[in-house]
Amino acid sequence: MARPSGSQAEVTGPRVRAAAERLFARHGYAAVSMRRIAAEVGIGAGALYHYIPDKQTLLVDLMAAHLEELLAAWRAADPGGDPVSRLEAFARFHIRFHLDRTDAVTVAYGELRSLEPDGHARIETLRRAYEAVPEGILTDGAVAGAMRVADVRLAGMALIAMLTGVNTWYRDGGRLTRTDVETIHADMARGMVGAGPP
Amino acid sequence: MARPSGSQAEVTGPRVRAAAERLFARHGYAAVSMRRIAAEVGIGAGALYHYIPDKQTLLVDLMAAHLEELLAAWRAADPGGDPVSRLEAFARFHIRFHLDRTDAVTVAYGELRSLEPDGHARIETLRRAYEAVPEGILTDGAVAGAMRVADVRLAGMALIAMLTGVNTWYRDGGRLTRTDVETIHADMARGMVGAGPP
DNA sequence: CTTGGAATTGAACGCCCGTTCGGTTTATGC
DNA sequence: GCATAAACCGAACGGGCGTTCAATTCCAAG
Repeated sequence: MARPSGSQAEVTGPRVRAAAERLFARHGYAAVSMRRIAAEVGIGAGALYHYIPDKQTLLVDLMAAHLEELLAAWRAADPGGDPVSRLEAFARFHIRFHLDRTDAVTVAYGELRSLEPDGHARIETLRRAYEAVPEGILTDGAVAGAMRVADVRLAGMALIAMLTGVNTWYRDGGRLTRTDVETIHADMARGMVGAGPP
Repeated sequence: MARPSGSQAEVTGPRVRAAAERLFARHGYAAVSMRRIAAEVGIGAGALYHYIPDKQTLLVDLMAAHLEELLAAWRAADPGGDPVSRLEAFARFHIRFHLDRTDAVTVAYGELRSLEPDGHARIETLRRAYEAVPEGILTDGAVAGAMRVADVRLAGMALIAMLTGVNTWYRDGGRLTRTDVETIHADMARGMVGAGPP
């Protein structure tokens, strides 16, 4: 019979994905065995297959879920308005979102080479959709004459790389708060595209 | 007896390291077997151990060699002089050097988590030494009043992240030449730190 | 041509891999 | 308390892993 809400599947499934995400981020997809994921959840390796079809699908689903959530979160956070303040909002949003999900980010950015062709195509499509966000902002800013952008695609990639780089060094409790980091990056982002200080 | 120059060891050793670097970059350290490296070189798996002590040492040596070469190359390329033109030189140097060694860069940046504690400490020291390069330039620029830098360490990390990001998307024969990419990034680097157009 | 060390093979070692599956436990709706 | 299906165990499958090692091939120096 169908289990009521609160069944084991509804709590163990997410625990499997959370454990896999943490372990993939820490050690890499290829270095993590199904037995180790299962041990983290407290079940046998065979029982994993009640929650996921196979290891590769688990990876693809983790990456896709992260990127879809990222896109949806920006759609909700996009303030619209003038391109320069949208650029600043994007920088702050990107840093905040990524610092809140370091494991998912590490997996989504670092395990592209572990994907088989089908999954790779699906994930690449989502990545391109997110890359289009800063490109749109920069195009608007250049057209409006508020930004000096030699190449929109290049500048968009440079912006994303700069912002995502925060994940490699930022640790809570360090010298700077998240808000400090957001503000400084928002300033640098404006400088990068020749939009003067606020 | 000692082999003369041109012996097998002097040509096969480098071939082993080159094959390992290429495979590690493409598939990741954990996903590449010693048998596959050996097959790439055209020898049996056992013969690898005449050139390297073990797989982990091979990885550490690849990463250390890359970072030491990077540091030496900057020492040779550093033009000195005023901080703003040094910043531009650094940006161009970083992009050129990294685009010339995409495999080594992928391994050196992406396999930190595959390192055991000893190797990790050695590699981290080299990374910190390179991170000190932009920090020094930015400190000089801020002191001289030629740059506006809210936090030297943060700005240095942001600069490196932006420049290294080129490796994720640039392909020869694309829309932009390497010189285009260098020039645009040098301009953005100046803008990031509030040093106006040239 | 002999010699001796470098270079290499190929089998073997013990271990872990992803995945499958028959059987058993668990817990709910009736 | 019984039926039932989800949840899970634990062994098994075929295969690949990093590494070792005795035996063999290779080849320049003497």
